[in-house]
Amino acid sequence: MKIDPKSPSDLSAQIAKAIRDAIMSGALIVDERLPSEAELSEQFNVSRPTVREALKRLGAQSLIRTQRGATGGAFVNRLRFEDAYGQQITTSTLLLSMNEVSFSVACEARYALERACAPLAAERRTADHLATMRAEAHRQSQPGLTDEAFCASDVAYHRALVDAAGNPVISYQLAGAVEAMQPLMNMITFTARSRERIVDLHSQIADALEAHDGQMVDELLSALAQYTNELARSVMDARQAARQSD
Amino acid sequence: MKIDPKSPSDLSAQIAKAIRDAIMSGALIVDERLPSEAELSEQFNVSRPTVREALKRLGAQSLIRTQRGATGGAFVNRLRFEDAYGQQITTSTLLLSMNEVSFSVACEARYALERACAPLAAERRTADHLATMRAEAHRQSQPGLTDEAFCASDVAYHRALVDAAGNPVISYQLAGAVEAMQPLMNMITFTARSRERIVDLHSQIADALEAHDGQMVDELLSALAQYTNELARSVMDARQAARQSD
DNA sequence: AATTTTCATTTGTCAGACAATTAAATGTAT
DNA sequence: ATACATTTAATTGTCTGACAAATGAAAATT
Repeated sequence: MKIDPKSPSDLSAQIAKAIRDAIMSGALIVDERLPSEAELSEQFNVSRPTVREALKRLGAQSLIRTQRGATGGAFVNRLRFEDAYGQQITTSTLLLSMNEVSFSVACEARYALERACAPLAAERRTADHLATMRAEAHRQSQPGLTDEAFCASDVAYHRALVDAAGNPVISYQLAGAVEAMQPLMNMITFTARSRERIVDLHSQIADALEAHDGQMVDELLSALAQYTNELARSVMDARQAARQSD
Repeated sequence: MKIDPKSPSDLSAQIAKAIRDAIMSGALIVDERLPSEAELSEQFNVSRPTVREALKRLGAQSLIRTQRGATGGAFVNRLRFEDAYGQQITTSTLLLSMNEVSFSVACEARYALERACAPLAAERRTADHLATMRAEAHRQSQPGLTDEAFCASDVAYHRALVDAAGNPVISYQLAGAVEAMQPLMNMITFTARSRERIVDLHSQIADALEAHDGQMVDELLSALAQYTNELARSVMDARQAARQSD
């Protein structure tokens, strides 16, 4: 692990990169202890605060964890799917909000990817998945529910659907696509009628999954995608009209 | 923005979280300048190195950028898809390698998600996408190519396919799934015959895209997924046998 | 042998300093 | 007055040295 002594003004980034590369190449393995901060600062010929900044960078990516005390130090972290979910969701959410991604583009992505789960989910869904989906659908049919709670339940429903595919890699990749939609969905006002329609589709999807009918799940998801898009468009149009009449 | 003064021993993480929350809630907007490190250390009642550690954490997630000089400081960064790709790929790759995700599970995820792009890509592919895919397929047919270069070209081919769907959110989400497969693919030895078969499928997929035949693309991807899986299995079996005969 | 105490190691935090960079303010000459 | 050079102030980048807090291991005590 070496850093370029010629280019200054980014030492902690260079050190972080060197260690990150070592982890990714397998030179440092899971649970292996890094040298202490004092040793690292000697090796890289920089001060301890600089080393610490580098370690914090790696910690922010969950690549290492630190522990105080005599046998403490920085250890290569086993990156778990649960750890990665959070970062994935944060990044996806910010990407959508900062790049003015339209509702329709985000919606298209979400449902396209979700439909990819349909055949697998129809094959592998367990009673647990069905129970979660049915419970969320029932919650969504409660009259007093706020729009925000409705959206949160919608996300929980769809995550159960994705998890039903029984592939952790798919679950991870789609966590971002599903969760990042929530802020966009929150901009929609759901009328009683539109909720009824959505809950109906949710129930039908659960039925189709129970019957192991992947084709039907796919069609229902397609219908749900279309309906969601229409709903968003009508809300946007109404707002546009209201703005112009001001 | 407040931090809990009672719980010590994670001040920089708490400060990073406070600022991150402010960005995600919209309290800090893109390109807005944060207070200087000196001001932040006063506000949070911590030392400047602690503030700096917090800022480095945020920098590692591309949430802020810093600039030196009189009008410098830390600014809320507009998170771009290109910035997010790198992190996404790093995280996905490590997730697969550290959690002993089998080739078949990763492969299933990749092709399931990729097939979700088929109808969109068939509809929207441009001449550029087709040209890239054909160029990579041609490169893959060169006899002298190393296995690693073959895999790299395979990744480039599939990224072009994904990009052809014309949805940046999909491209982002799938970057991880596609790129993270590369280390796993690199474990496979591609014979001349298997390369021929793969290149043939790649060419046929390009043809189907050109003809706007989404159904055909889907079927070809399915065939490619199955073939890749068989190939990996035969390699694994051969290694297993060789190991037992030692 | 079990328990308590001491100790060494390591991370977490702080204070203060100087270097490097950068843009604005100031001064100077044409 | 304008163009150019100089100074200045603000800010991040880095270093040094120090102490606090946590923690496991070793030593001492019962």
